[in-house]
Amino acid sequence: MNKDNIQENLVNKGRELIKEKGAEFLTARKLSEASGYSVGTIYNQFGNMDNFVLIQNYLTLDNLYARLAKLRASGTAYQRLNLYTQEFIDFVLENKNLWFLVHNFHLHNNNRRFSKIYLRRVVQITQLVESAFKALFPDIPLPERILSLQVLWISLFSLSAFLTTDTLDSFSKINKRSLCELLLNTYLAGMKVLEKL
Amino acid sequence: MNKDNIQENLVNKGRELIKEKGAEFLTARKLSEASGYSVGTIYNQFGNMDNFVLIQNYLTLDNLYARLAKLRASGTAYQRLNLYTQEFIDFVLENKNLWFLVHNFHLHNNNRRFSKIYLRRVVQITQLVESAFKALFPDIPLPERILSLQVLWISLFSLSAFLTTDTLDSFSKINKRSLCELLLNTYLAGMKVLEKL
DNA sequence: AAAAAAATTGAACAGTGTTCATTTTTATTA
DNA sequence: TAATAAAAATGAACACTGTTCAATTTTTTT
Repeated sequence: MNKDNIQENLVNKGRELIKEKGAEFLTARKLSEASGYSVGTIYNQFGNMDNFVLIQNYLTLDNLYARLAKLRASGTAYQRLNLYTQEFIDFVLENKNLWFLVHNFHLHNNNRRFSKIYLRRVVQITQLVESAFKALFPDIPLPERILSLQVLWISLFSLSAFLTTDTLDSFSKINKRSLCELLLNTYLAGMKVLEKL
Repeated sequence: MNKDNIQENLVNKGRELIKEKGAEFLTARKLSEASGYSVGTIYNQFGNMDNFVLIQNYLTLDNLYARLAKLRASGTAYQRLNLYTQEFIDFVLENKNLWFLVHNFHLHNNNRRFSKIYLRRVVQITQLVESAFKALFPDIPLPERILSLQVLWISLFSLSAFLTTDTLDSFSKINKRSLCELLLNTYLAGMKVLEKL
């Protein structure tokens, strides 16, 4: 066990714990027991648990980007947007616990460093979608197109928080995939109309 | 100080604390100090802190419904949907800390009682919107109309979580009100198109 | 006024994040 | 290689969290 790999070992072990037991299970002591490193070592490596979660979250965003980027050259712009959405849903459903943590981290976090570290990853993903948007809505000027894109992306992103829990199950019988796809396609149809005006 | 009002006093005092200091500040001991009742009394009254938060949250949903219900008879169906949305945003921005708690409660909550208690309030609000939807999209059959309505309402609801924090500020310069209104109107435009197909 | 019932209390328990003097390990020097 | 210096790892201890429940206080009934 190479000593330089402490960070890596802790991150990997922590990721396992989150995936298997849920985000609530990730505490300094449980991570300590599971990894074999002392609580103090965790703090030497990460400063505090918020930073540890931060690392987990941008790893998650990196993984999501990698999945979406594979679809970069698939189909028409319209098909691609649907593929992106489906892949996004699949990713979230396959990684419920990790994605839950992405959404619910800001609870413990006081400072604002949060956004800065996430930003690059979120922007990367946005750029994938923008490329499809450009092809699909050539007549919408860039500033407005960016705006519409951000609204759609933020909507799907915030909606995805509810894909990780069964909170909505008693409210609507709608399938989670259909929910996102209906939002996407209705929104795109609306954009097509508003483009013509 | 009437003894029968312990619950009420605690709920009111707790609500003040949440509004002023934020949801994170609401702990059994802080509520105890602020209210003058002992920690044990809080537990006698509410069983646990989750139930206390539960009460706070359905009060918040009741308040929201009351605000929206006032607009029941205003303008055209289309105007009314925009009014509802604006009022919703106003309410959320005026009650950021309370609304934050509505969204982030499920963290501590293991059982599912949550959904049941909230459900009636959320359905009430949905019915307001459905009434406007019925007038606006007479040609969409009821089952599909309900579906579209739920998708829109869930989207705005989940989006509203980000109105209570500045998480999005570094991602998009878009005004929070514009964000919601653009989502609403693009979505409605899309529905109008899809209605004709 | 005495006895019974009910309500209130807060110290104590197990858990959380976090710190930091002490110990152990590693690297450097003689 | 042995002694010394530097670095890294440790876990008991602190302040906080939700929660419990025997002991106390208050209220009601007799």
